[in-house]
Amino acid sequence: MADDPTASRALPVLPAQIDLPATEHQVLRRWSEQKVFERSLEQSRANPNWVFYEGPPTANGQPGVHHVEARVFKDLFPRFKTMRGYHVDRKAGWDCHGLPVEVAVEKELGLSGKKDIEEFGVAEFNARCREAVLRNVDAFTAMTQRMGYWVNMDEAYRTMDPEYVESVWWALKTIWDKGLLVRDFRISPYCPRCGTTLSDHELAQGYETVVDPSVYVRFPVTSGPLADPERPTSLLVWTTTPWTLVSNTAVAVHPDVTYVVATDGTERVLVAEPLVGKALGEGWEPTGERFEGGEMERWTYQRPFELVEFDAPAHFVVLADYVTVEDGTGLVHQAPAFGADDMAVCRAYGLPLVNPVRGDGTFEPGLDLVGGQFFKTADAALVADLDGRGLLMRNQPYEHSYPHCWRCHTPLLYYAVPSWYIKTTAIKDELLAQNARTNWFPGNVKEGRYGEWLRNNIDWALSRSRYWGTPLPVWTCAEEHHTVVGSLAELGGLAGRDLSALDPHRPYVDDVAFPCPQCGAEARRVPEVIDVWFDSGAMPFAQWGAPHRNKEAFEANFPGQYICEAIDQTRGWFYSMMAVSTLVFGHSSYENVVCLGHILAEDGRKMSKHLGNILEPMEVMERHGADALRWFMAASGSPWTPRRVGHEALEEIVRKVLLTYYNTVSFFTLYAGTNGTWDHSRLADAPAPEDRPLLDRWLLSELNRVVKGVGEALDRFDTAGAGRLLTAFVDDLSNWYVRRSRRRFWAGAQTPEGASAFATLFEALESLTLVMAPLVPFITDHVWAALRRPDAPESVHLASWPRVREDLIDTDLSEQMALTRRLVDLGRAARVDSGVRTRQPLSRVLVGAAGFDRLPEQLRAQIAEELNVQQLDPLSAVGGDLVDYTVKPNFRALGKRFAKRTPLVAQAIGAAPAQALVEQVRSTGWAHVEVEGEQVEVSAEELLVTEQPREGWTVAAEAGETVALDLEITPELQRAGLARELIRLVQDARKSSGLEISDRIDLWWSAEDPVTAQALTEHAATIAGEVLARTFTEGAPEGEAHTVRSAEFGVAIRLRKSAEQEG
RNA sequence: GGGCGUAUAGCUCAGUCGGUUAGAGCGCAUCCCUGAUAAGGAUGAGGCCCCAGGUUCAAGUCCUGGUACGCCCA
Repeated sequence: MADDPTASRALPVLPAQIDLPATEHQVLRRWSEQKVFERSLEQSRANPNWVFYEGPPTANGQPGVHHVEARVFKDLFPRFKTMRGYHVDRKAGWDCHGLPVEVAVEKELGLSGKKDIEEFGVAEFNARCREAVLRNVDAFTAMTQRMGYWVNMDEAYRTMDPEYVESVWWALKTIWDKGLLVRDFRISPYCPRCGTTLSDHELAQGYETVVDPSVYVRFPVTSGPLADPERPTSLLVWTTTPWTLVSNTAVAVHPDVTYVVATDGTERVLVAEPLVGKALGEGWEPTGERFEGGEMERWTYQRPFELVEFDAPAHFVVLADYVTVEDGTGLVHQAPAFGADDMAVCRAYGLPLVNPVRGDGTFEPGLDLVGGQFFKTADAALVADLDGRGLLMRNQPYEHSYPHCWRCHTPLLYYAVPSWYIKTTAIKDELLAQNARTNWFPGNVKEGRYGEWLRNNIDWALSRSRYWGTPLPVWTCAEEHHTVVGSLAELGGLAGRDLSALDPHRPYVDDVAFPCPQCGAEARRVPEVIDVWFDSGAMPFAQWGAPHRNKEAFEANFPGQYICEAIDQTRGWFYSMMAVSTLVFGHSSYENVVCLGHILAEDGRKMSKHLGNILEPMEVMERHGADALRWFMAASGSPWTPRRVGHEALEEIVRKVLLTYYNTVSFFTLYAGTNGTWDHSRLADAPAPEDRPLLDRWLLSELNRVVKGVGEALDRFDTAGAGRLLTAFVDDLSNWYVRRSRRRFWAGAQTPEGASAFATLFEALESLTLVMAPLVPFITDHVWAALRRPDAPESVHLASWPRVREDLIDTDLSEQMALTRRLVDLGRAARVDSGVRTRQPLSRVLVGAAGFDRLPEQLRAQIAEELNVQQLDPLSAVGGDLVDYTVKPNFRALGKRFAKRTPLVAQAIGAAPAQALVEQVRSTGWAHVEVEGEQVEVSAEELLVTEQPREGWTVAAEAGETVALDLEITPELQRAGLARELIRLVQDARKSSGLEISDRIDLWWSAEDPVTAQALTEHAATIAGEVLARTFTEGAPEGEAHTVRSAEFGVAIRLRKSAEQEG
């Protein structure tokens, strides 16, 4: 359809029924045919950038609904910001490297462990990994498109691409140049038979219950207050790994635990006070000598074995917070080569790392006692030796669960493996400062989970002894001179040949050697690859291949304004993004970060194949529609907390939100095409908003409040708040505005009352569609295509956020309409109580409510119409003696003024005669009550007055508001009620005989019941008007006619489509 | 073991600045309305606001401790 701004355009009529998933497919086709995403980027190109970074998923498996969650938020805010006048580029990405990929390929190939992989061939293995990681990209792409996530997949970055790897190398070189990339030891679970470290996930698979010796060993104290040769005292140390005693380096105590000397009369040992009984048993008494752990720091002791050399001072007491008094003696033997805690503690004291165990698990051959023995086998000789020298106090078998290799069941070693670290502890303060500048949603993550993590920051263990990853770009010669390489060009320069086409992965990069720039000896690459989190943390520049390529694009898009992932990424991507950029550029790469809770299955458990409770996203979207799923993710419950998703929740969204909205639109288009068509040109002739009926002004007021509120909520990433506003407005619109305005729409757009209603509803639907568009882009665009003005953009996603008309927001009117609706509710409740159906008109209703006297006539008329009563009066008009009052204290108001005396004043109000209080307040605005012998004035606002008529009325009351119905039905009222019944009878007949809404009919009636006959005669004009009858005749027609009979009303009615249809 | 979060009706969830009668939807029951609706409305049953202390005139709401569950880390 051509965009001729001067053309008026008849609106298509949207059918009442809609197949949402099918409609979404139409919309998707239109987006693709009309290149709507591309155009939205194109037309905003001159606008300021709002930079979004896509956290790359590993496409190593099928996408699940949890992927939809983050992707909804990744789509919603870019759409919103685009409508708000920003340019939001959206570059997709894939995380390609890493152990999960390797593990999956190992499984596929039937390989088990690094030896197998190397025999299979690293080149082929990595080729399989590359292929495996792309295998599910299609499934991700299909899901991404189906859910309406607009992101540029064609130019997606991939962490395995050479340009990406080169950017990562550049970053590592930059960090190396700052002196923050260092080689050190890392304690890892290690299988000596397989000669490999194990990942945490492998570790978890291999725990076995074993019986080990557990020994209590004496370490005689050699300095400090207990170092008395006359009265020797020993530290009593407990361990289940006697073989580590060979390299004992220190003994750790907890600084805040009390340690006591105990004796059995012959010797003295030091243990933690709470463990005296458990560790020593019967016959031991404390001597009364007590020390805080903190006092014992640096006391020296005689180490248990003198088998290995120490090149630095060692063997003294150190302090460590991780020491517990649950087991053992509260004094913990430290062997830093065999425990991560031990290493951290010993490091802090500058202690050396001594490791006599070789990679195959045997002690170095030259050692006395244990030389050449397998580490666990050596336990026996070591324990016997301790016993022989009188150092062993106790040896008892100890059953516990110990990690074993999941492949070969060899007991694992925690083992110091050479490893590369980034000294993030050196930039900890800078990271904390960057975090202080970052906006977290929800806010508590900033100082809570994430802030805690930063405050406990440890150095980043960067290297992995694996195959499929970004190779660590460090080349080393025999002299251990390290050369860090920042690009393939640089590598080519060093190697003296063109390497620009080199695959920078293993094994190819491993084949490149060059003369060490420092000594000229051959330098070869270290074998390690790097942690995949560094890959993805480098995406702000690496996605562009910067700084080697696209430097301008990178700089124009750095730092980012917005990232969003689930909560598990606090230690993952959220950290690596902040850390990498802070290391390289000195500041973080993002300003706002949205942190989502996890999606759970309907049973409240994690979705897993194993439990069979998986919801497959494509199936869900084909059943309920992507919009329903998107709405759920954005607006159901709180996105920050874990949520359960299931079909019921989605069905409810479809019914309550999407269909209610859609049906309102359908209603509008139906009447816009009926009774003289409506088109956009009529908007110009409609009365100005301030001249429209109160109902219209109320809707426009609510609309502008919602437009404003939704914009503000989305500005603070509060999708749930936006959703609540929208749900409430859709309900108001459909179930109050349209309901109360139906007659004006029936009347048609060309009537004065219709003109205002059509314009108001159009304006509301137009703005509503715009503000709902980021959340539910499909149905809104479908609606937009039907409703849009001739000069409006083709797609709602090419349109701008609506301007808020503050001048139309009328809070008084909102309150008055709220009162109106509460009174209608009360009236309906009273109707139900009375058993008199709403179709039966009543003569009078009495209302007692604060603010009723100021309620405009138009709103009173709404109440009267809705309740089908002829007259509405204030209860006070009935006269004091017919009405009972109850007066309750309004604590909220009283509390402000009376504070501690509030309960006394409240009590006084309750005790005072209600009628007198009400009379005082009504005449003077104040009432007096007596509190502790003192006169106290209370205002009208401080009292909640409830009025009740005494008798003869049906009453409903709540929170101080009362509605009373006069149930007397006069013969006139009865006939008016009958007329309503007959109208409904005819309408049913029209519907069942298949007439169109606007068809005119001829009608004949015959009544046996004289009252019915009188009603038909008396109300003939009204009935005929309501049912569009051109003729209204007593008797029977000639020829065919549709007939209905009612025994209840004693009437037969015949009708048929009139020959003349107009007028 | 540590950090963080969550706990409100049978279910899914709201509950603002602390205000005394804690709400909505779903489901159930009984009605009503219907010339847009796959709808809508009313009424009813259904609550140890996880537990125990504390602050306060007043606590679902704030504080402390605990329990259960979840996530992350050891």
